[in-house]
Amino acid sequence: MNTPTPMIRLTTQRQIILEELAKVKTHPTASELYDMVRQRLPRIGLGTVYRNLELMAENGMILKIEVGGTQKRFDAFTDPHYHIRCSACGKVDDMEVPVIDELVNSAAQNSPYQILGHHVEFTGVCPRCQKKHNHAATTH
Amino acid sequence: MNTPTPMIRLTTQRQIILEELAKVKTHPTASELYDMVRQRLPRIGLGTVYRNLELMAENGMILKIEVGGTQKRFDAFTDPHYHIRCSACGKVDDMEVPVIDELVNSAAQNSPYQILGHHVEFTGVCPRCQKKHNHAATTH
DNA sequence: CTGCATGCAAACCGTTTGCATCCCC
DNA sequence: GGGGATGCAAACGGTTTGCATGCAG
Repeated sequence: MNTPTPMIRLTTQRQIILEELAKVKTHPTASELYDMVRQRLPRIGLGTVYRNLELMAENGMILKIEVGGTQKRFDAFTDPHYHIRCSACGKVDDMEVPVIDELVNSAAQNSPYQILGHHVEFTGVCPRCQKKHNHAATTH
Repeated sequence: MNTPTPMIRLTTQRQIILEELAKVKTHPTASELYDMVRQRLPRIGLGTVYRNLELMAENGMILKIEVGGTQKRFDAFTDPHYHIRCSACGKVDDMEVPVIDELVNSAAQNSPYQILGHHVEFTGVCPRCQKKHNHAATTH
């Protein structure tokens, strides 16, 4: 009924953005990605990166993660999954928790909205920041 | 063990911000709230609103909703609950779905993070925008 | 009287956009 | 040759911050 993926031309820039994004598991922000891509395409513009990330997200080629924090993040791993963000350093990791269809079903029944999707974001402290914090606590 | 609520002084500005926020169920943004508060405190500064919202969120007096979309939204109803955002108009509503503790438990066991909390954000189309869209679809 | 809180305005940061040029079909 | 894609830079919108003043304790 609806066509989720209109299909877009794969320009050099798009290809390289995609490749660089796929290389990492860190859910980079647009400007982090910009830095990565610039090592291979020094003249690429930041606007191009933004435009193409947006486009590729619309086409389901990548995932746009709009979670807490100020910046959007992107993920080349498009299977549905959840995320966790470190409240101390802002790092975002994948969350190894089964996606719960029950949530969506329950939502669909209890809401007048037409449900399109859902996302779960956990917040917590990453191992690295836990260490820092413990150290600080026992030190002061 | 940890003190979640340091406690802050309740100035006139803070009180009125809190009251105005409690009045509505719309999860207003900072500047929407600014407009509301300004009707009672015409000389209040936007910075004051931001500063105090941030402060009150830290103290658990209100809920800061950092979901998709660009702006943060705030909620005087602090009991844990989920939200749904209309992908067409950006409106945010409470979601009448039971909070799933199982999610947090499962997360705690499968992640090296120290889990602090979680939030579920559904996306969908609100009834109002559904109407608009249907109308547009049958019209064009 | 002392310090936190405020109003105001400027700065900031991430993102978007207008436009001239470029390149692919 | 034409239309979309790009690079560049300026604009934008939301948020934060520096600073002088005000006010409560």
